[in-house]
Amino acid sequence: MRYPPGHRAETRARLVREGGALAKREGFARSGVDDLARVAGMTSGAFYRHFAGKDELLAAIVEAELATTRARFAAIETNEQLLFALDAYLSMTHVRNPEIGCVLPTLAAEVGRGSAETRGAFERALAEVTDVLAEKIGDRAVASAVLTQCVGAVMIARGLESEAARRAVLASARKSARALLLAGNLA
Amino acid sequence: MRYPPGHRAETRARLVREGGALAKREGFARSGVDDLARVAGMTSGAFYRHFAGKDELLAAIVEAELATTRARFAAIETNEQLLFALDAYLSMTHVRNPEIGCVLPTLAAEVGRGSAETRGAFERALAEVTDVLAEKIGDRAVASAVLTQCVGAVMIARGLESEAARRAVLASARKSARALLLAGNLA
DNA sequence: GTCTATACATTGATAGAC
DNA sequence: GTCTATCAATGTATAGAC
Repeated sequence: MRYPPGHRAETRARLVREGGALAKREGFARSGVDDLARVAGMTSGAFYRHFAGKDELLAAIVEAELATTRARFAAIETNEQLLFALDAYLSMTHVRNPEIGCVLPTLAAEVGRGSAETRGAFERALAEVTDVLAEKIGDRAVASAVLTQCVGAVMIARGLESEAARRAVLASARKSARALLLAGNLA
Repeated sequence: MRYPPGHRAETRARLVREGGALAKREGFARSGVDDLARVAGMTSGAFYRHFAGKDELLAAIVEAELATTRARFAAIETNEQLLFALDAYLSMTHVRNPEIGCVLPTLAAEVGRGSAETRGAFERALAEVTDVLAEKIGDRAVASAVLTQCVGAVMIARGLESEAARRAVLASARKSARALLLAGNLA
C-alpha cells in the first residue's frame, strides 16, 4: 500500500500530539505504548517505526509542548495581555483540564526521572520559553520565578480534593505572581 | 511464629517510610508492589496484609511525609531559621536527593491522578503544613505562595540537565521567595 | 507504513502453608 | 504476620505479512 508524501511526518506528529495529551492526563509512566499508539490511531507495531522506545517519545512530547507554550508567550504584546495569560494559567479551567494545559505541572517530575537526552531537550526548550517570557517582563530571574511559581501552584491545586482549597492556592499564587511582576521592570 | 506486640504497626511504618523513599526517587507509578515491599524487607504477599492496594499506600505515604514536613516547619523559631530553611529547600542537595527530600515536587502530580481519598488526605495534610508555615510568616496567602514557588522550582530544576541551569532556577526562586516574605508581615 | 501475532518480563493481586 | 507459589492482565518490544 502506498501513502502520500509527508504521511510519515504527519503520523509522527499525531503520536506526539495525541500521545502528549494522554500523558498529560494519565501520566507518562501509566500510559502504555499500546495506549499511546491507539490514541494516535495506530498500533504499537507502527509506534516503533517512529520512536526507538517510550523515552524518545517523552523527549519529543516535551519539545513540542514547550514550543507551543513558547509561541503562546511570544504572542503577548501588552502588559494587559500578560496579566490575562497569568490569570488563564492560574485558572480552575487549567487545573481541571490537564490534557489541554501546560506540560510542566504534569510531566516535569517524570522528565527528572528520564534519560539525560530527555532532560537536555527539556532544558533547551525551557530556556527558550524563559527567554521569550523574560523579554516581555524585562527580567529573566523574575520570568523564571513567575514560571516556577505558576507551575507549582497548578500542580499542587490538582492534588487537592475540594474546589475551595484549589481556588485558595490559585489565588495566593496569582497575588504573589502579580507582586513579582510589579517589583520587576514591568510597569 | 509469634511476633512481639507492636510488630505489625512497626512493619507498616517501615512500608510507608521505605516505600515513600523509593516512590520519591523512582516515581510512584513506576514502583511495583514487589519493589515497594522489598525495600521494606518483605514480599508483596505481606504487603497486602497492611494495605488493600497501591492507592492506599500512596495516601499513607503522603500523610506521613507531610507530617514530617509540618514538624520541620514547626521547629522554626526565628526569621533567620526561616530563611535558612528556605535556602535548604532551594538547594542543590535537595534537588539531587529526592528520596530524602520533600514529597511535594516528586509525588504531587501523581496524587492529582489518584483517588478522591488520596486527594482528601493530601488536602488535610497540606492544610496543616500551610497553617504552621503561615504562623511563622504571618500571612497564609504568602505562606501558600512561597510553598508552591519552592515546590515548582525544585521540580523544574530536577528536569534540567546542566548544573548551571539548575542553579539559575533555584537562585531565581530564592530571590522571589525572599521578596515575598519581606512584603508579607515578616520583619 | 501499518498491521497482526507474539515473545517475554513485569504488573497488581490472591491462596494457602507455616 | 510473613512466606512461597501462582494467577490473569498488562508492560515493552520485535518479526514478518501485506
